[in-house]
Amino acid sequence: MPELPEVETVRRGLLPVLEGAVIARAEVNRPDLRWPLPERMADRLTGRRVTALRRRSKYLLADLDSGETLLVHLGMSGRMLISGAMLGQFHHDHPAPQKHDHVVLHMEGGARITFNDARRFGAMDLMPTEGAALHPLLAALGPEPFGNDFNEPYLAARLAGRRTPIKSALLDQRIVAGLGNIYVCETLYRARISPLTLAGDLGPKAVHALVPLIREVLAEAIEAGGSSLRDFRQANGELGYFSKHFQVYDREGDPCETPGCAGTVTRTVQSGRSSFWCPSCQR
DNA sequence: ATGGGGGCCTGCCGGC
DNA sequence: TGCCGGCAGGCCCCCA
Repeated sequence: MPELPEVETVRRGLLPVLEGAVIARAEVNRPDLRWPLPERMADRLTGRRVTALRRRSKYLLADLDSGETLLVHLGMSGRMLISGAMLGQFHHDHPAPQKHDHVVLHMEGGARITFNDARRFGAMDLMPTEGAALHPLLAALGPEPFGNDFNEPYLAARLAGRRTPIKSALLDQRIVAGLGNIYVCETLYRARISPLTLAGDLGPKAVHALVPLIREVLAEAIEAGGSSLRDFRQANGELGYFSKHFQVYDREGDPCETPGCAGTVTRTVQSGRSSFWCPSCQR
């Protein structure tokens, strides 16, 4: 599910329940996700107040009053389900426990946050808040797409000379952090760039177009997530709200939406991942 | 250094 | 109905 917009939506959904609140009890139902969970995780969470809930790329970072930070990655299928809390005018009752409820945070006041992850590609870790950015999973990440460090000269420099397709380059979290398969496909469609084009072969105009379009696509997806949060149809941040806006992703065989283009959305496998694109208007 | 492919897991969907 | 192959939004690791 989760690329940057989904993780940001989850963060915003969790904020009212988590930030400033105390973890009364942490329930850890298995020793590992993708990797072993940190030593004594339940003990290190119990009684701790969450002082801030941040996001870096696709990672959630919950700062605790113990001086540690809880890192959470949702992998492919991870979800954060909120229950036992008032969200707007709706109260979400506790559901029956589900298969793959791996970690449950029982908050003071009765709210619960349940981390459910069927495929278990997700991860959690605890580390000192000071220097959290040096965590092995975070240290090599490129700039945030909305940050000042992500700009046209930077991107041009990172793409120059690269013999990898632009599709792969934009999925490379060291170049820009937070994009996944969906939003790379959507961005390249809007930029009218073929996913097969080698990154180093892009002209200055193409590179020029990419920075604002990446931001535009991500901002629209966050806004769509935010609007469904306001409606409380998607308090858990599940995908679905933006999917109706996809112009190419998962739309193989559909007519291209570009006005005047008679092309058909095509699926091409690149390094094992599906690229959806219009061969007529993406060059 | 760089680029490509395998593998980790489970669930779902379509075809037979 | 059941079985099987293919597919899934991520990312680390190994190999050439």
